[in-house]
Amino acid sequence: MNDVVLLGKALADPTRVRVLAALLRTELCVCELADAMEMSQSTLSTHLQTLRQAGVLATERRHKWINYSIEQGARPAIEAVLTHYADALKADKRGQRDAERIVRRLAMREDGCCTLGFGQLDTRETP
Amino acid sequence: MNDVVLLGKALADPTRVRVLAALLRTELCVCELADAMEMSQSTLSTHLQTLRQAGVLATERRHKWINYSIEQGARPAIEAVLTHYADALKADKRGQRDAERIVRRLAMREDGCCTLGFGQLDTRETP
DNA sequence: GCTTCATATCTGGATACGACGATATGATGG
DNA sequence: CCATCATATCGTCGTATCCAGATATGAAGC
Repeated sequence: MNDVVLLGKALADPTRVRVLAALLRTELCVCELADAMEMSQSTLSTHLQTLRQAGVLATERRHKWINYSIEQGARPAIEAVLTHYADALKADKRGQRDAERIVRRLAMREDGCCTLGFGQLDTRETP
Repeated sequence: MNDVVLLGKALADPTRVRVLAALLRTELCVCELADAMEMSQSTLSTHLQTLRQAGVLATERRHKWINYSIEQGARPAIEAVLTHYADALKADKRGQRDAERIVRRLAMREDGCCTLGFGQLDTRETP
């Protein structure tokens, strides 16, 4: 019962749905999400905590960043819901913009994370 | 996107989850739900409107009562979520009590609906 | 140890939500 | 028509949620 309500709350906010849609495709850190969605880091962080406490997100530290991803156990339920509304989601402009920005962001990962990663030579995957 | 959020809001409140769990088993009218869940009729009615506007409930007038049921199109998504948490739902005491009271209530349908249906000879199914 | 940077938490103000009594609506049946 | 009964809506009040700026935590790297 309570688990269902938590999943419901996870899905009951457009920002969180955008986060889940993005993380279904690839895991991301907070600043990448905040940047792609053009919202403050604190707002995104709070939403991510909500989702984590709802049991739908997992975290893993990777070098300086904390990557968020869909918790494996919750993936079936989330995919079931989101694919059920796949058409509506594909048609959503915010989701499209998110996806574009995320792709651009991922292409820059070798230069570091976040907006001021000039000249940092360390790559994302090799600490 | 918005559809997902509406489904989320539908699931984001324990009262509404109880309603959905009950309606997955059998369609019911407002007063039966209010009685089974021991909440005021106005509260239940409001939740049912929320669920209806989220596109997950259908209504059908039957004699003097309005029966609420799961909208066919939304049934797969709802069943997917609720069966995913079937164990937690079965263990929930409120859900159990709801089910018991509903069964008792349904057995009384021939005597009419609601708490003061003494002596009404009309049955529920044959107006 | 001291910076730096990514993330988390606190703060406050605006908005939304949940419960319920009181009241309105609208179909039913005499 | 008028009364009755099931359901819907309104008004209110307390609580929860959302957002973003300010601040705190805590790992990384010199």
